[in-house]
Formats: sequence, C-alpha cells, structure tokens
Amino acid sequence: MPELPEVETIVRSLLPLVTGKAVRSVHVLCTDLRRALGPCFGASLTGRRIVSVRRRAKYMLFDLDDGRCWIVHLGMSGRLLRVKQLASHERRKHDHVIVGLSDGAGLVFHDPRRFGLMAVEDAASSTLLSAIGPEPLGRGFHAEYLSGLRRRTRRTVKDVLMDQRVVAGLGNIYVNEVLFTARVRPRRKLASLTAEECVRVVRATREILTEAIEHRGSSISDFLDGIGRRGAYQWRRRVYDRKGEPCRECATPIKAVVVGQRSSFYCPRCQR
DNA sequence: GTAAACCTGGCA
DNA sequence: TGCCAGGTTTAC
Repeated sequence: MPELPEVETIVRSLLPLVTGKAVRSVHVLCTDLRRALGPCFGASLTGRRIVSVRRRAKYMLFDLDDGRCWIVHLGMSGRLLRVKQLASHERRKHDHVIVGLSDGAGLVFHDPRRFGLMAVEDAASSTLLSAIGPEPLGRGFHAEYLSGLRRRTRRTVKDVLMDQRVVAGLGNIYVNEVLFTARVRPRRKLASLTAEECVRVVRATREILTEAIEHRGSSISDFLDGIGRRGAYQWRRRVYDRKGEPCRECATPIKAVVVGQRSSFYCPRCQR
C-alpha cells in the first residue's frame, strides 16, 4: 500500500494528535510480523512520551523522550489508525498491535498480510534505516547523482528508482508515474539514459511526489491516513493500473509489461 | 541479475 | 481455482 506520499500523509495526520502524549499501554496481539516482535518491545515503548513524529523513506518514526524511536513500516497492507477512545475500540481481525496513549486515544496497527514491521531502536544506529538512500525531495537527490550511477549498473531505470538504497520512498505506483512524466520507458537500462533524461527523471520524481502528497496519497484499494481519511491521488494517476486506457496526453492505449517482477505501465508514444 | 519467499484478501 | 496486489529480504 504505502509509498512515500502515503506515509507522509499518515505522519502529518498523526503529528498534531500524538505529539506530547505518553504511551500508557502496549498490547501485542500478534508478534509474527515480517520481523518477529521481541519480548522487550512493549516494555521499551510503555511509559515513554512521544516527542515528535517524522518520516524517513517509507518508515514512520515516533521519537521518544528517552532518545529512542518507535519505528513503523506498513509493508503492503499495513495501516496505523488513531482511535479517539481506545476503550471503545472494537478489535478487528488483523489488529496486531494496540498502543494506548495518555489522552485515552490509541494507535492501532492493522495489517492483514503482516509484511509490516515495527521496533523500538535508536534511529541514528538502526540497521533498518542505515542503508537507505537520499530523500527524493531533499538536496541529496539530484541529476548528477543519478547520472553518476549510470556506468555503475546494468539495471533498468525502474529497478534503480525502486531500490531504497538509491533513493528513499519510491514504490511501484510512483515509479510508473515518474517515468511517464519523464517520458522514459521503464525497461530502459539506466546506463542508456542521456544526461537530459536523468534531469527529467529527477525533476519528475520531485513533481510527482509533491503532487501526491498534496492530494494525500493514493487510496487505490484501501489506503487510509492516520485518522481514516482516503487519499485522492488515485484519480490523478497517469499510467499505473491503467492498461488499455487512453493516455491522458495522446490517447494511445497504456501498455503493461513486467519489469523486475512488478507490473509496469507506460505510454508507448509518450515514453521512449 | 532473477526467482522465490513471507501472508491474506479480492477479483475474474 | 488461480492470479494479482502499494514491499522487502533471501537464496540460486
């Protein structure tokens, strides 16, 4: 489900509601997430105050008053939903972790596929975060950086952009959208891109992610932010999951191919 | 590099 | 019934 814009949307929705609140209780109903939840997880979170909430790549980071960090990744199907009154929350199937806060509210981690993960760690030394590349909306991601990678890999441009070590937070939806906007086909080898195309890819990455955040992410099947609102970016998709539908620029039917084991969509006329 | 693995749910 | 899904890691 969640790529950078969706995680950013959740963080923004939760930030004003949970900052300054203390963790009163932690109920782990299922430890069997992508990485098993250790026995110390609840204890290291309970009693801590949440100082701030931020995002890094597709991770949500709840900074705690002891300097550590509650790190949450939603995987494919995860949600982190705030309920106003935890006492009246009816537990649903796939509610795996329930965190009670000092104002009576709660944060419910719900994840049918259990590809998500969470941990309490020192963010600066966490192995979850240590190998992640630059933020695409930050200064570390620029055309020279991308063009400099060209001679170091034989991978496709799509594979490279999906690699979290190269750039943080892009997933299958937004890579397809970025490559459409950059007018580059997903199967192109990165090494075959011109310097001009690298400029376009970086510029398109910024544009698409900014636009998606403004529209509070994509609710293609079920994404909800931290307070249960749907996003609106799905209505603006140019190519993702639009196989056979007309290109918004030239009306040519959108094509679907598999690149790096993932469905990819492009306009055969607009993208080269 | 590529494939398979982890899981459940939804849809044709 | 089989295939697909917004992610990541692991193993050939």
